[in-house]
Amino acid sequence: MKRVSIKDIAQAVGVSTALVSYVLNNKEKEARVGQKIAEVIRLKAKELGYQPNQIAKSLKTGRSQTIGLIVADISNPFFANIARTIEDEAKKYNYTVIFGSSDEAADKSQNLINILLERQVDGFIIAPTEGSEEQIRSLQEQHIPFVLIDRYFPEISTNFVVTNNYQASYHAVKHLARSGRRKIAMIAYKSGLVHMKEREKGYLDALADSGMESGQGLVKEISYNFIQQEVGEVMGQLMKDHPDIDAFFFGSNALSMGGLRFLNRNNYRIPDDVSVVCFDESEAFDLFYAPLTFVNQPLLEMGKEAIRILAGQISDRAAALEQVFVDSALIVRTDK
Amino acid sequence: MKRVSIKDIAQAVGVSTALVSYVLNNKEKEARVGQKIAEVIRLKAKELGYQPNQIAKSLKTGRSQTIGLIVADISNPFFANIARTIEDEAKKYNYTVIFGSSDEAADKSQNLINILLERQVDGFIIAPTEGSEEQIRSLQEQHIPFVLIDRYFPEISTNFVVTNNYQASYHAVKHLARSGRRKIAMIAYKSGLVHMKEREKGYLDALADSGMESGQGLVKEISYNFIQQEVGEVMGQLMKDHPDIDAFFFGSNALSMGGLRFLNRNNYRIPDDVSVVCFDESEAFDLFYAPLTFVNQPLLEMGKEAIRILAGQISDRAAALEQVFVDSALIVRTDK
DNA sequence: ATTTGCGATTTAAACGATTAAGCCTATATT
DNA sequence: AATATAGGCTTAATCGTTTAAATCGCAAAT
Repeated sequence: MKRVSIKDIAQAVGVSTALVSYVLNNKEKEARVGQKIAEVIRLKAKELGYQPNQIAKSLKTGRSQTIGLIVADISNPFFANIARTIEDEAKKYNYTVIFGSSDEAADKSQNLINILLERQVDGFIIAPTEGSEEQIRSLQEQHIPFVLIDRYFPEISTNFVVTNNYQASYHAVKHLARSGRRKIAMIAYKSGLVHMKEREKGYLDALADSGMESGQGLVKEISYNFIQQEVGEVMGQLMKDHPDIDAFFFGSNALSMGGLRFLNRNNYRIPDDVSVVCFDESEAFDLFYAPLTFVNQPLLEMGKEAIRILAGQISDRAAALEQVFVDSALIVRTDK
Repeated sequence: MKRVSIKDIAQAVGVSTALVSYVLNNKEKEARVGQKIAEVIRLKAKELGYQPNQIAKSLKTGRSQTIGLIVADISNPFFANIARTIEDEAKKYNYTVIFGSSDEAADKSQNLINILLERQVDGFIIAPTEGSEEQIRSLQEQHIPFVLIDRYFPEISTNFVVTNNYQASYHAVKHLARSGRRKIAMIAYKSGLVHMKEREKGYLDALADSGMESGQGLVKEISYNFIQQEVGEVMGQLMKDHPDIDAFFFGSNALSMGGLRFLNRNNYRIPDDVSVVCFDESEAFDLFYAPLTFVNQPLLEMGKEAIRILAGQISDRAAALEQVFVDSALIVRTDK
């Protein structure tokens, strides 16, 4: 029950494998293949149910038509949605995607990169973890095409597609200020990565520009691995130290979930006791008793851009770097 | 800047590629390779930063160490979570996973299968769509290892890992009955697939066993592609026709989300106006004002089993079929 | 009549590995 | 001394493709 190869077709038709290859790759013109024999070959291929062996093809051509997608966690809705857009876009360019979750750990990320390199992926789309700078540099040195997504390293010039974290945060917090909040806390997660730093900076600057006291003591950072536990403790402490906090800005979807859960459990009413703005969307917001304002990231656009840039780099390694900042919109929800 | 191959190592050390291959694959014993030269080879490989070319390896061995995962939609939290467990489990068996979303469409599913076959995946894990029976049969005829997940076809004997849909539904609805609900409606989605049929059957039987009138008129089916629109219309109509409905049983996570949104929008209070039980979990439930009872599917176990079975089939194509029903538990939430 | 050119096809090397089989040499066995 | 055995290594075929180069008629041009 061997699969049928180009050789089988060649034998069945009585020609060389070269001819079959030319025809099946639509290179008849360039290779000057006869019209009638081309038809015969095509027919026979269909008849035998030929399916090209992409592995053999890859070995010969040096292109696997595969891209590696490395995210923090595919089960996180943000990344799952990104993955979906990337899947769809990749298909348009005839790429297939292999994914892996790094859990924000540099060693896992390195491990994934290695595995994917061994599989000869043509390029990567990576949401880089903290401490993965060297991995990224190494990809560059090896001239492996890649596009960073969601985060990037300012000190390394690479392709990337990220949201305008600073502005988005700034506007989000400004919105809270404008609606009369005077003591706004932020829950971020502990990370040296710019995306989080920028969100914090946007928050701080918005406070300053709104004539509020510095938010330094009001930004709390949570460890990625213990979000659900820590967020409660941290917010509890915050509220104890600053009973006059009247708003929270959550820096990611997971933080929002944890934070809102805490507020529910402790019977803080939104927006009467505290207002809330979340960075990133969640379908859970729809079920919340209060309308929630959030920063909406254009996932589809991010996926599209990432693939477009990556495809460009793959087909032309000398292509210019592209650094795309997409605009996230603040979706203001006040009434039902 | 070519990548280094086994040939480069062989040349650098001054031996044949065969020797290098034996050493790097830890076949020194069987191949009686000398101790010292083995060390030299290993060192040189490290020094040159050798990374095996899995593509070449695959071509020769006929094993790609890759599995194809086909789900309805990777952005759906249920499948995203499944994907994560499968990723982790697959890694333990040294497999890498390529995924694709079928959108419950048989043609897309077929297309994905073809693409993955061309890529020589060693096996599949598939959440089959309605109407994909022939595709599944065809895989069988080609002796391609696969495991169905979440759904299966009773008339085709295949490996599968599914939850005990009937029982889970039955218990869920029984629970509603026991807590005093007398008119329970179910929102399902339109599908000939057994998983949904079984959920409906469990619902109907639970009603009958609880001495309620037949639920026939109270099961409504929604098209997969228009869940969010239709669910509102359908539930609105239901409530109009049967103002005495006092509970809803939602057949999937997407249906639950849509349904709860509808109830919120129309100011039905839970559980005072109507009670609700959802099939499948959602992190959104945590933010809902009322505690929600739901059917919890053991995703980790499902992923583990699927990979275990698949790996078994790959290494021994004559392995016996395995049909696993995992137990979903009803998580009853009454108080905060 | 010879060359040129062109269309149609084949040849064969290559991609990077794996692996059965063969070839030495040196030591052990009889 | 002759033979067997084992250890250490190489040879070469192979996996299924792609593709540059070679080949081969045959008609047109000189």
